[in-house]
Amino acid sequence: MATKHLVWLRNDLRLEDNPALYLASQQGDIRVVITATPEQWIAHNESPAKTGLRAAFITTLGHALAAQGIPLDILEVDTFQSVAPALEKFCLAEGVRHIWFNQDIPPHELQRDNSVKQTLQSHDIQVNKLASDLFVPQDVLSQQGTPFKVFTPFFKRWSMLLSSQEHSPYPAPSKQAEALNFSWSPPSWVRSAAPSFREDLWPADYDIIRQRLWHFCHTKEEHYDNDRNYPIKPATSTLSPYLALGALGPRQCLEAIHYVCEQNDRLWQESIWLKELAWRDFYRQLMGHFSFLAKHRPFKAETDKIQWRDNQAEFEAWCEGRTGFPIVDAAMRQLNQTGWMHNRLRMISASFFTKLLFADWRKGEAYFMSKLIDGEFAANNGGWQWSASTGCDAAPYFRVFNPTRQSETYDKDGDFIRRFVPELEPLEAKAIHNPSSEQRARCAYPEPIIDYKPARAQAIDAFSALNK
DNA sequence: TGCCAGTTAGT
DNA sequence: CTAACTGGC
Repeated sequence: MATKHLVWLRNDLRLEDNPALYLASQQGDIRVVITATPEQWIAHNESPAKTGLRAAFITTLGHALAAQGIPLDILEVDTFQSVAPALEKFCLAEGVRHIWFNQDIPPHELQRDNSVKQTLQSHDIQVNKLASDLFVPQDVLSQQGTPFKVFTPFFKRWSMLLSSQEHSPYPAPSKQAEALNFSWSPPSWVRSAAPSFREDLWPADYDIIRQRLWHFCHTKEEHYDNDRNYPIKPATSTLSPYLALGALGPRQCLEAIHYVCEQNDRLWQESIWLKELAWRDFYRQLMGHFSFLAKHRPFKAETDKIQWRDNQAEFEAWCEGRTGFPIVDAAMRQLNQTGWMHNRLRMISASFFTKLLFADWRKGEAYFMSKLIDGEFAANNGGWQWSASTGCDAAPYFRVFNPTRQSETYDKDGDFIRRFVPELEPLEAKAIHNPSSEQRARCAYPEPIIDYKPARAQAIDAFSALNK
């Protein structure tokens, strides 16, 4: 007999804390489908590292589902446009009567889902769209019923709502039949992404994710407020790639925060790591309310009048980590080599790009996206617009990071620089943040590509001219 | 989730 | 001379 309930997974490649998967499994036997859209991912500038991790999780997920007796099918298509017809064909061939999936926010994803909904409903297939995030954008609104544009009031409301609701993770679906075999021979998009994906750093393994989450919450979460700013310290959760693909769910994170805060007699609402989850939601709700953000437009329209300098040679030096500013180069090399960059460094690198190179933030945003294993459109766009002072609740335009000062403050001993800019290894801490010309020559390290002081002044002038 | 120049007070 | 503090960008 055909399985009538189909669960369609997208950016929620997990068994636990998955409303669509769990609720469907309560209705009867299920099967699961994933639609692979490699051309769409390329069009969205998804990094090969993220695509590689995605592929690895498809395999992991397939085995985990098979162990529960749940079959997984992977429909290979090209773009989002081909998804509705592919699912239509599949559902009709397999006698599917109900489809279940979790809501996505960005406009293209929404379009895809609406088209699937329409197509399947025309065959009387019941469409169940669930919310798998903590909130949908319409949940967290100001007293006036309008979206928050400033983080702090958003956070107050967000955590207040969290306090008044139950947020336990949904359990994984229970075993529905004898274990199945799962095998999937990697198509070409998987093979081409594989070389850029550091599986040693980002294993596609649900047990390791759980260990990372609980180890982080038990040993580091309490010190996160102080330690997270120092890129040399292993102080951050390193869970972002898993959150981006939905291999880890937000309720699983909340559960761990609740538990350790209770153990330590701390209020979970005061967890600083919790705030990071809120930042992620903040940017996602902005994207949901202001879809023009997905069209390369700044939140503050007037900032589109700025004439960015956009020097190609400077752009390439930044991408390749040879700007002559050691902390910036270390940051960019970390990104290029590992697919990930520490958040303090993302701010330093983006501030350098937008304010000192005075390059169009959209080019930097795109480059980050093309390399980040944890790249998410909303958070990446939000972060870049924050740095460029074009976003809502962005850094004020006169806030320009001095890369050398930041380096001295957050990489005092220069150990992070030495790790990723090995040619500077011989230099003492005192010299490494801004080596002399002789030292640069001796280490075969480039001179700074820009002069900090005038570059800073020019950026501030260009922004202040907007207000006149 | 700044930086800097100018000022003052303490050595 | 340095640390601490301030206002303005």
